[in-house]
Amino acid sequence: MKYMTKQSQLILAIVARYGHVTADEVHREAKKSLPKIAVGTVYRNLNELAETGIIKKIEVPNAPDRFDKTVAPHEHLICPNCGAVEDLMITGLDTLLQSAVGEKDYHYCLTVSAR
Amino acid sequence: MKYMTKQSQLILAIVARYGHVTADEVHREAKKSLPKIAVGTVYRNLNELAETGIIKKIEVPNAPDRFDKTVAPHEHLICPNCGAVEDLMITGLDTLLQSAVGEKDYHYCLTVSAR
DNA sequence: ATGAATTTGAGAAAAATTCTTAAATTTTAT
DNA sequence: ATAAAATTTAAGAATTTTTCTCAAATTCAT
Repeated sequence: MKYMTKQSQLILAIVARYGHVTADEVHREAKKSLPKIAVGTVYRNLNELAETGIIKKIEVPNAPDRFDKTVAPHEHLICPNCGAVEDLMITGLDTLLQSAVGEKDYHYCLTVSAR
Repeated sequence: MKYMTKQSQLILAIVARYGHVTADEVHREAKKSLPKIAVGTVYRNLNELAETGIIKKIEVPNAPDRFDKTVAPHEHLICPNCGAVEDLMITGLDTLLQSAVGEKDYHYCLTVSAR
């Protein structure tokens, strides 16, 4: 990503406004401003923004990925019925995983669902 | 699942023998014994066996689901390069999540990758 | 303003999984 | 043991989510 276009700016703005959005949701919202914007453009920009660390990619098991405006480490609580997503701060999780894995360089994905 | 057929028995045996297998791996292995077995049959049986609690479904982010012979609660350490899966016992995780979520009835999915 | 580099749109393609349906298999009741 | 009823299977179509391809358009640097 060498520069921001009106597409990437819009996509970033949408994630920043709503948070916890799927690529499809971003695409539908983006089309209101740029009716010809392509799905591929949305996916590419979301992933590039996530790689840059401007937004965060949330991997949701058995559901489309979501993209979050909050990049600081945190987990997500997902309602299995309506799909609503809520931030979850779990203090001590990192230390716990650290000692369990035994390595410094690890990555994890935790999602909790409750009704 | 009202009764076990030779297909479901074979599928269960394959999961029990290897563990951490994808539906595709089970299908390829099953075809050695039953060359005409269909992918749909493999998926349906794996999911039914998992619902019954005889095997366990492992949701892996950005990768096909896996099915495990170990049904007791445990996590998985996945190598991001070769994809190898290793069991991971994290004591205290349940208590930690319990208090973070605040509900008794929750479900979580945790996968750790490290190289 | 021009040329080189980058990004986009449109749609094809890929990957994983579910769904549909007629045929085959298994169980149950005779 | 046999026929009828219930369940499961095979085969492939369909769905969903995401990536890829590439010519055309846009953007940047000069």
